[in-house]
Amino acid sequence: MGGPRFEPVRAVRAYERVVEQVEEAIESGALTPGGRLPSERELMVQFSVSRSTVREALRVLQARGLVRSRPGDPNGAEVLPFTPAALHKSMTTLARVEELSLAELVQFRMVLDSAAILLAARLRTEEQLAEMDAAVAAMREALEAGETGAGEGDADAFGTADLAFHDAVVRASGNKLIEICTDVVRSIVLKLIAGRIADEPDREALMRRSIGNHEEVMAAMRAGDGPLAARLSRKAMYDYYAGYVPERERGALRALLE
Amino acid sequence: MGGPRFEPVRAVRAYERVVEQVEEAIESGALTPGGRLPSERELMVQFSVSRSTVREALRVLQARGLVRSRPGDPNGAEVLPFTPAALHKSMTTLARVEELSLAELVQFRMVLDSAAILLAARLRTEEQLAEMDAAVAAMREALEAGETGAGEGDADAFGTADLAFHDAVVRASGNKLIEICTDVVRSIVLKLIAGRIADEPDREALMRRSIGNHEEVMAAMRAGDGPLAARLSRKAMYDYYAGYVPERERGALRALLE
DNA sequence: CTAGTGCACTGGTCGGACCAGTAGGCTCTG
DNA sequence: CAGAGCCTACTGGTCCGACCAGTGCACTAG
Repeated sequence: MGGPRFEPVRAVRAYERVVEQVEEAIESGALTPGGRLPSERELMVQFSVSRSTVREALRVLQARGLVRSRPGDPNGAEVLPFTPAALHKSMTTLARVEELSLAELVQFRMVLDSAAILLAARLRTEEQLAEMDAAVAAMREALEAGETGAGEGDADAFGTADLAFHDAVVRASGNKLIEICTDVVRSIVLKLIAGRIADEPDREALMRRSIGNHEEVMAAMRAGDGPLAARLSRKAMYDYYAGYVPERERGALRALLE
Repeated sequence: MGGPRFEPVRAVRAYERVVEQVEEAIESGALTPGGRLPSERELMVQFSVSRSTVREALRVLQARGLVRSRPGDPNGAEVLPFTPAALHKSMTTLARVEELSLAELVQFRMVLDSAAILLAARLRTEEQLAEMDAAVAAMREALEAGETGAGEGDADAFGTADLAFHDAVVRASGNKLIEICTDVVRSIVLKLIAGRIADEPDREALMRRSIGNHEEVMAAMRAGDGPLAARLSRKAMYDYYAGYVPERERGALRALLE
């Protein structure tokens, strides 16, 4: 074990060092969202590299969602506020390449959502509670609008209201990581079942049941019974999505219901 | 609402279309991990764009973790098997830019880890159970090695064994998404407290307690009591990490213990 | 004072050039 | 004939210079 421990000298490319420096500036706060980078021609002077190198670095930064550049902009590239877009992207390719099953995604949502509800039951303010109530009410309205014959559009409104509910919950939980992850996974799940959701034979029954489940959750949350609310929310999500999951894999979902 | 609905024609850059095509080829399976892309000079012919454009596209693909290129390689860029590296990267910047608190990260781990244990209690094979036992045994060994005076290195061994335990659990849970996310968040947490972990006044007590907690979890898991095992695992993680979380934020962690 | 017009700049793309590396065929040697 | 070494034809990484279509701003003409 004696002697100096040499590190393998990986050839570090020029553009990587540019990326590192800019990244560091952003993460350290020296560059804040809305701020501008110097122009490419200015950057190539500052880093004393060619414009190609600068551009490759900018492409990487852009792929990571840190900056955006627009042609003709007299200012340089814009530093973006963080968006989960990059996270979303990599999770989506994960879902497609690594054969993430729908069951796994729904399971993940059951876990995160119920955790959010458990936390929200503790930490929610009255205002946030009212927000959730309003969302459930909007779901009910969407259902009734569909029943009276409008037919189309109600599903959209229902989905929007449902989203508003879960969004309010997850914000009340106070955990941004849960917020972002549920958001990402949710949209992936929706995209996966997008085709089949329209074919649902009795969508109204599904909606009615979902509303009932949400109301139960709200009651438990109002009573401050977090664990109950969390359990109910898992059941709610199971009821809503289990139909899209192959029977063979539903067992793994039911394991979360006990 | 009449008339054709025109979409805004966003100027799509040449390199983006190259990225799209290659991405599509990978996700559709036309290009499989280990496979090679044509050389940059060949690509510029096939796409009829300049090499700069090809290279910018390759940089984006590389940033997304889909390909890797090595100078001098007579074959073109290599198509990589999916790794959560890109996910890891974006979550790390999320943690740094979005000011994710340590409390939020630990909370997230408590949620995911306990869910994994809940699932593993149901789905684990005997082999996986043995793997977990072995990991706990290794933790005990590391502790004893430290006690007998070696002093250094035991912490490393302990951490490795702990990692092996959680890895076995998470694999037994059968949910790759949970596996990847716990892995990512775990490493971020460790990096955040890396400096302080060495200053721990009574690390041995912490390790002893952690082992006890793990043994309790194992007992519950062996008995098939998933909910109990999950609850115990949350407590274990709380015990281990709460010390690094400011008191003010520990309440949010304790909300998961009930 | 306003409306219109240039102009100076931006990013996007192209083509060509050079370099340091690699891999595999080649030759030369034993 | 087998093996060790060189050689060449590639590779990706970097640089340079050029052109284009846009954008914003200052300036000018009305």
